[in-house]
Amino acid sequence: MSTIKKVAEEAKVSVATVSRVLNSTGYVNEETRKKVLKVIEELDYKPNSVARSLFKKQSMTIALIVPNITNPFFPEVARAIEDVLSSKEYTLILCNSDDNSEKEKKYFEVMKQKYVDGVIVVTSTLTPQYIEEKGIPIVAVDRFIDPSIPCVSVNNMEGAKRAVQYLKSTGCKRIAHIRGPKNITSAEDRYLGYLQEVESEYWFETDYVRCGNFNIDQTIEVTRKLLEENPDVDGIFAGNDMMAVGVIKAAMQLGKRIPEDLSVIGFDGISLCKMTNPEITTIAQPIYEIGSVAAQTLLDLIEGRVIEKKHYQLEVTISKGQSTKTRGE
Amino acid sequence: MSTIKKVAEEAKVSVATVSRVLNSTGYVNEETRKKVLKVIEELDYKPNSVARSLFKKQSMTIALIVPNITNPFFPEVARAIEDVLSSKEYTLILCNSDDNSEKEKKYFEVMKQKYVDGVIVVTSTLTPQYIEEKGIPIVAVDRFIDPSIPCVSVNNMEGAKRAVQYLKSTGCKRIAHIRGPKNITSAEDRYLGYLQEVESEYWFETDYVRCGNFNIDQTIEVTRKLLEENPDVDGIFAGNDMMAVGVIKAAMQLGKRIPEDLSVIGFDGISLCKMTNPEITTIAQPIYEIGSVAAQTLLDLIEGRVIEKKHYQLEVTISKGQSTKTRGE
DNA sequence: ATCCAATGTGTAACCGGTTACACATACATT
DNA sequence: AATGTATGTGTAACCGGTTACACATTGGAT
Repeated sequence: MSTIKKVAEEAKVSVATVSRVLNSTGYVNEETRKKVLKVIEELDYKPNSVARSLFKKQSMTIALIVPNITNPFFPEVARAIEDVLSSKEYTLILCNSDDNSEKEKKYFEVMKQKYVDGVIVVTSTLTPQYIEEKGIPIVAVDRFIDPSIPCVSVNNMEGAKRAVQYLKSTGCKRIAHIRGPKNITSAEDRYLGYLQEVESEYWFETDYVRCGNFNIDQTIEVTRKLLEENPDVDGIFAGNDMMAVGVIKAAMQLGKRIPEDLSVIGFDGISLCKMTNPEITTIAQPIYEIGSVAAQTLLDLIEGRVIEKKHYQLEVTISKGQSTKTRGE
Repeated sequence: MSTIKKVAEEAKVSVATVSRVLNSTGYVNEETRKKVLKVIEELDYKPNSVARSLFKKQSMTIALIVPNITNPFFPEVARAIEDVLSSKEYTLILCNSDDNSEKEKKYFEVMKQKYVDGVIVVTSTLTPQYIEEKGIPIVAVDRFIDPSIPCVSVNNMEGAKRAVQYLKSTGCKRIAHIRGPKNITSAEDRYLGYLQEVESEYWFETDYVRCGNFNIDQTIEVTRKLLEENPDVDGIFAGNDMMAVGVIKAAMQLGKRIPEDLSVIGFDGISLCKMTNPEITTIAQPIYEIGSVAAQTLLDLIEGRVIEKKHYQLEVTISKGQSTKTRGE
């Protein structure tokens, strides 16, 4: 591989001049510039990023820490982030934390040692103190951490309310909720939104809320129990789209028709929704946009621009499938 | 951030000694070692990876280039790779190529400049010459490039034959194939496998093969046309699971019942299969294993171990869902 | 007593860039 | 003619590690 030194020799100038040509900094005579450029071309010289990073203390790299890239919500976020980054000559490092605090911290450590310029993270366990202390620019996605940390998400509570309102508008009389894990802020907010919409209804019982994790089999089980114990439930708001699949499967196992006997609405708007039968009605997040706004915000932070907002709450939209249907009285 | 120099001063030794302690190389007196370790602890010193990389010309980083992480096959591969890497203190860079040769080359260029130690790639466009020339250890996944380049995949032809055999065994009499893009080796192999199984059948017509890409809407369209023109087709082998979803949707649009009127089998075994209704019967690849074997092979290559095989062909298994069903005569 | 190997440590070059600073020249201003 | 500013280029320090090599000491073998 050719180095800046070889280029300098070949072009009969100093390395400083070559560096100036490369970075368009300082003064360089037009003649000299051309000569250097020609030599660079001839030697197919590409500057070494590592050497540059060492001096500049920055690597043109950012890390994305997600619980599990296998969860279909995250690939789309990752794709959006990578699109923004690659257009700005940045590179993306992918980390799977399994929602494990130790792993998250390990990654932070490693990233710091690698002069990673910033981190986009989906976490329920990291504290603002820890993050502050690391001193790396950071943006949270999907799950809120602390007012001091920029976050890109949707208004989960509002979205949940919309979901319940929609079920009501289609004629559902008794609406249950299979919620996500307690320690996850977005799941909590969705639950709170659901609660606001139903708690003053005469039919509401706390037994209508069941807790699942984001795993399908467990959701099936929980839902079966719910439906067996409450056969008059005619609408279910699932904590997310994967859980909606579980809910639908459970209902089918019990011989319920969807949407005739039971309406199901999910949350997230992952592409899975359009692949199932029936297609799932869902509160769709602008997932790609979440990723790209997060990436853009992080770059703003890194490059020292002022960011307009600390907390972006993007708009959800309702995406109607066949898992819900307007029912007559 | 503390540096090796600060540690050296504090411990009243030279940086060389600190380095020896860090890397367990050369001779270090036990007393000295303890003192250095103590200072490292006190200062919470973490060696700078970038500086080390510059000298060692390696970054403990590998890149994964996939067409699009949004395609559900790849997150699982990525996850497996990352699991292997992180257990060996390596880090994963994620790149989306969109099957675009220019983007792939751009990534290779950047990775080289970053001293990335190796690349795992899913590509249809890169030539062995180009790869050879870059001089970076590389492993291909899913799509074969050249005998000279290690590749981890399944035997697509064999798998396709199994798919068709299975459809036959359930009583299908006229089996069509919605194949994937022509330039993709795995799609081509699956097509060839299909062909071997059907070409000598009295009922076979070349019209039973239609070309889709891996996009759902297009698959629906192509399948509708196929079924309209050939109403007696009673089994379809789809090029992959996503396309199987499209096939099922198309069939349903035409009022066909699955599996009663039409059996459908996919290929890949992505988790989507278990989420649809009916669940999709598919030739399941050991996706996670593909990723982990690829990662392990790449590390072997990087760390100079001899690799046993250039071409790993892992075993497929048939995963039975409800999209196929044994039919009476 | 002599020699050699094993042990222990420090100095300085090196990896490949960036940039502060020094220095030289050209040209405009007073 | 003297001064100041813009232009152009090179030298060398620096980023934070690793390691070749030099040198010193110790202890066992001959």
